[in-house]
Amino acid sequence: MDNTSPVSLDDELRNWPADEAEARAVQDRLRRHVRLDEPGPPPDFEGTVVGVDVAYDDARDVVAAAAVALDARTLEIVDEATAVGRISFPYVPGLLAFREIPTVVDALAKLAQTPGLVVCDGYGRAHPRRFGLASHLGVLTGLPTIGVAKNPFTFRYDAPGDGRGATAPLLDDLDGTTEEVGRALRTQQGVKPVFVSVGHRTGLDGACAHTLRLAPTYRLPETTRAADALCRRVLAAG
DNA sequence: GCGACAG
DNA sequence: ATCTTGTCGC
Repeated sequence: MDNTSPVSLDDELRNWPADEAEARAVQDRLRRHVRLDEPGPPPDFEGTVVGVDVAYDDARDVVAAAAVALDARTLEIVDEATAVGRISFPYVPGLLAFREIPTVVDALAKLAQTPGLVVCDGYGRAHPRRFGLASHLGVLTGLPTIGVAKNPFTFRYDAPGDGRGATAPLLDDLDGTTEEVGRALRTQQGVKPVFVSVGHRTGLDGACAHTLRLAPTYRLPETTRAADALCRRVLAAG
């Protein structure tokens, strides 16, 4: 069997796991399709960087997703799309993707232009099974993805330097080996770092460079800030 | 067994 | 994620 055969987005969405054991099996099956040998788009490429995020209303069982496209060079918003759906999975640490991806995919599909890079709110390779939300979304869509998280999850790190741009490796032990699964990146001086990891078809250096460029003023990338604001607005309205 | 745990 | 006011500071 060809372990790099293309993954069918429709098939994966149709066969969404019903419980935790199935979900972990999906991660173990799809993990091999992640491409770690591409650097990803250069820092000032011509195209769009798209931020995706979701907001929940557990009482109504509703999830709202937003995809906001920024010009990679100017960081101006050039396109926005949203989607609303039913919550397809409970929140389980390590299985976040199963809760967010179906609605995020719907929102992404409504964008006028194919994203050059997708920035996810969460992790990619920094994951207990090396297949976080950003990796999963990348494999399903084929798009270059990175993950930028607000919390270190279960990973170890030493505080990066105090200045903007300072980094420190995010470490995890698996099978008796310590691996740099991502980086703590200080996007603003004196402010808690964000936690960057590669998703699909990107490299860690580029992922950090993009994240820093996308966060000229605030701790979080403008992509994440814009997507977060939009999906909250949608949830509040509908 | 207990605690920790992306969003 | 979400529940939530005022408040300290640039």
